[in-house]
Order: sequence, then C-alpha cells, then structure tokens
Amino acid sequence: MERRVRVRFAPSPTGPLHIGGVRTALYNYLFARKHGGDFILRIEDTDSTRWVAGAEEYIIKSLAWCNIRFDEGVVEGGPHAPYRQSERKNIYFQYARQLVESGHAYYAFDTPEELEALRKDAESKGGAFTYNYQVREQLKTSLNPAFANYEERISRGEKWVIRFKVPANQEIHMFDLIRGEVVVNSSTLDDKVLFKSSDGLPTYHLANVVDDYLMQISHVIRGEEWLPSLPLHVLLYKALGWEEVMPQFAHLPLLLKPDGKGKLSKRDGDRMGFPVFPLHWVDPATGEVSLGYDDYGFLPEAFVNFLALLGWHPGNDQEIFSMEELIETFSIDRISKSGAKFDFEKAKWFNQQYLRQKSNQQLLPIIKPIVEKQGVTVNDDYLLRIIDMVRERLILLTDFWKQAHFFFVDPDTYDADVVKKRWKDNVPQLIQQLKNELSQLEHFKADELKEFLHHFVEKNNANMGAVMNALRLCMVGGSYGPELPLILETLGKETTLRRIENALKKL
RNA sequence: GGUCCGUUCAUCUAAGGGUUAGGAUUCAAGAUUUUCAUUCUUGCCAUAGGGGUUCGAAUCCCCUACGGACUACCA
Repeated sequence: MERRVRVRFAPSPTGPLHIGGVRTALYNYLFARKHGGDFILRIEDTDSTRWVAGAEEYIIKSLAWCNIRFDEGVVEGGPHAPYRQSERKNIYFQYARQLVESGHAYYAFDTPEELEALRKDAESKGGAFTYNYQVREQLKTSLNPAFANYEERISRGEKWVIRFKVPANQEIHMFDLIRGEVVVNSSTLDDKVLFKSSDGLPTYHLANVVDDYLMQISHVIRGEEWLPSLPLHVLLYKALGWEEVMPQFAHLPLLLKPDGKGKLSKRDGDRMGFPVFPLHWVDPATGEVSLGYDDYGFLPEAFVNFLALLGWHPGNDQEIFSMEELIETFSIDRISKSGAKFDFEKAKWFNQQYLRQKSNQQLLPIIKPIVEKQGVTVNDDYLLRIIDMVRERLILLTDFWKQAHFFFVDPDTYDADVVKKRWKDNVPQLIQQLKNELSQLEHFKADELKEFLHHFVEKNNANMGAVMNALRLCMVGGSYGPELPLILETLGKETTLRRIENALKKL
C-alpha cells in the first residue's frame, strides 16, 4: 500500500532562517511536489526562552521569496491545525503520561543544580555523566523505591520532568534513506527529558514525534545534526505503538563553512563577507543588521538553484534548473552523504546566468526600483536602453548602479588611477578642442560620432586610445562602461558638453 | 572522552568492478573588446594512507589518519 507523501519543514523561531534551513525546506518541498504530496509548515516553539520576535514572520517571508509554497501551515491552516506547537500545548501531556503508564517513561525530580553537580563530579573523574539505566533507580525518580510517594510530591507542587526510559543493551536498527542502515546500542543513549512541568511543554523529541504522527508525516527530511537522536525517536515510535506508521528518515549532509572547519553558522556571513540569510534581518534585541541575499542583489531563482545543487546532483551535466525542472528531477537517492562547503563565487555565477536569461522587459521591473532608490526618476524606454547596454556586465543586481550610474547623474568624482594614467600633458587642450568641434555637430548618433572621433584623432595627429579614454573619463568618471559613442548618443549633446566642461574645470 | 556520520581537483560534484577519472566554479594564459566587463579557446589541479578480495578497485571488506555532528528541563 502506498502511503500519501506528507512532509514538513519544522523550524524553531529562534532567529532568522539561514541557508541550511532554506535548503532543508527546499528539499522537502521538491520531494512533496515530485510525489504529488503535501508540504507542511510547523513552527516548533516549545522553548519559550529562546523565542525571538519576528523570527516566524521572517521564515515565512523568506520561503515565499524563494517561491517555496506550503499546502498546510501556520498561514494556510489545514486539517491538522493549529500548526504552532505552543498552541498545541494541551495535546502532548497525555502521550507523556501514556508512556509513564506503559512503563516506558518515568518522573524525575532532580533540580538543575543537582544535575549540574552530577556532571561536574563525573567530569572531574574524567568521564561524562549520563542519565541512564545505570543511575535512574538511585536518583530522584519514580523508579527509585525511596520515591514511591512521587504522586504526592507532584500534588505538592514540586517541579518534575518526565524522562524516557531507554532500555539497556538493545540493538536499535534504523534505516536512513541517504545513509542506509545505522545500528546503535541503546546503552549508549541517555534518558532524555520528554516533558517538563516548569512550563508545561514537551521537549523537541516528544513534540516532534507526536506531531509527525498526528499530522501523518510520511518522510522526515532534516539536517544531519538530528541523526544522533534518531535512535531515541525510533524508540519513541515503538513505545507509543506507532511503529507501523513511523515515517521514513533522510538526514541531509551539513552545509559547511567555506574555510574548512565546522558547520556554517549565522556569524560566518559577516566574518567572510557573504550572506547566510535569504533576506535582510534586523536583530530585535540588539538592532544589529545582517544582510541577506536580497541585499546582495540575488535573484531568488538563482539562489534556489544554487542551493539545490549544494548536496544534490541530477546525475548529468545540467546546472541551470527552473523550479519545475528541479521538482521533476529531484530524488533523495541522489543526495550526497558528505557535507558541502559553501562557495560564494559559484553562487554569484548562478546569478549571472539567471540575469542573462532574462529579457530586457523582464529585467525592467527588477532594476527600476534600484534606480529609484538612488533618487532618480526614469521613463521605461530610457531605462530599457540602458539595461540593454549594461546587462552583460552584471553579476549581481547591485552591479547595475555601479555600471550605469553615469547614465542618470553626472560623475562627481574621477577615478584617481585613471586620471593619473589618462589625463596628462596635452590631453586637456585636446579635449577642449574636441568639445568645440563636438558642439558644432548637428547629429549626435553613435555611428556618426564614431566616425567623427576617428577624423578628429587623425586630423590632430593624436593617439586614439588617449583621446577615447580621456573622453570616457569625462563622461563616466572611470574606466568602464559600454562603447563610448553609444554613451555619448544616449547622454545627448548637451550633457556631453557639460561633462567635458566639468572635467576640464575639476581635473 | 563516548556515540554516530563522512573522506574524488582549491570548491560543488560525475563515474553504483573495466573511461586518458568527466563537468562546473575559481585561478592562469591567449584571442576578441582602442576602457572595463562580457564572450571564445586553451591550460593547471583529485580518488587521504595502508592492507586485503578480484584477471581487474575511486567503486567491495578491514585497519589507520583526518574531518564533522551529537553528547541540555535547546531545537
């Protein structure tokens, strides 16, 4: 019997979503679409102390920017609403209680201080404290005969937690879609806390398993950092009697820092000069700003395409994929096992490819806001001409202003190196003369200007490169941009003459 | 320390016992562009090490080394 594919992305709203999270969401989305299944957004906010204002909205906005759509979730609603765990608060305790009653869990009354002391003690003896089958009957637990009155302690209002009672010395066989069979001996596990009375909320492990069960999740696709807790989750499914409908698991390889060591973290972006977040983020507590891929001038399609290929490969040489093509081609068995280092250069290359694919008309609404942000109003026809001239010089959207600012405003500075190289000796006189002759021209068309410039150089026995580059310096302020005659024509006679005059004055 | 996962060019990766180990990014050189960029061509660069198994190993097995994740009343 084929089970309907239902997958979820289940982030914790503890801060902005970073690219590793976006990739996890993307793979889930592709998998769901590929199999005609459902994709669900569930917010795992069971840790009230780490909740960050705006984080949930940020996650939703970021995925929408990437064109990753949900079928059910906090925004869309759905048959399993609510999709925010804090709003599902009242459904978890009964399962924790069920586990206690069936002998798969127990109450524990150790205070945080006592646990800390146990850890310190073990550490001083060179080991690590593990809350497990060896100690649980000696500690303050309902399994300890000395605590037979535990119900009384509870009713007295004493703080407690429910811990999972991991069986001793059992081989746990698990199957991961990416890694194959994994076997762990249960004695190496610890009795994880499932539920805490301090806030009446479950921990991740319980909430996750219960919700995946209730929401009929068929496949859990998540980061590799969760692999070590898979044995616990498998044991939980069994203990709750849900083994038959346990989802299949796929643990994705981690996204690694570009310079080698460790998994990519939120701090790395600022450190290495590339964004780790999809969108602009302002930390509500500190006001600290983190730039996103949007700030850097990335097209969301390029960003998604790049991310898709970081840990997954189609099996052929195709690199450019639309979302539809990704959906069609995606499969879990082509996800690689090893972590992928993040390469910002390659990300930029993807953006360049996408920019090139777009028509001038498609580029117009994307580029217009960039120009307007500079305080310039332009008509579409003029902007279209500029786009056509500079489009192949763009890698990021932010390159547009760098490459085309002089089409909108006179240069206010002149590149010092270029001035040094191109503005010397007889150049000012030559340019002055050029200006005089230019002012006599009736037609200001690129072809004629080109011819005119050739004549000018010949007539004055001057050097072509010297004249062209000096004139370019006057027009642009540096040594870049499209063909000079084209620039002159676009700018028009009046502006051309004005800029020459400005340069003669300032240089 | 313990448990688990991993290891092919600098980077992302292909090759699921038989290829001169392929592609892409970066980098370098050349051509084009009287600027800069683009574009084109070419080039450099890899199976972590050691043992097996096999006629034959990047591929299967073992060991070593290295890297990583996890080890909270966080997810």
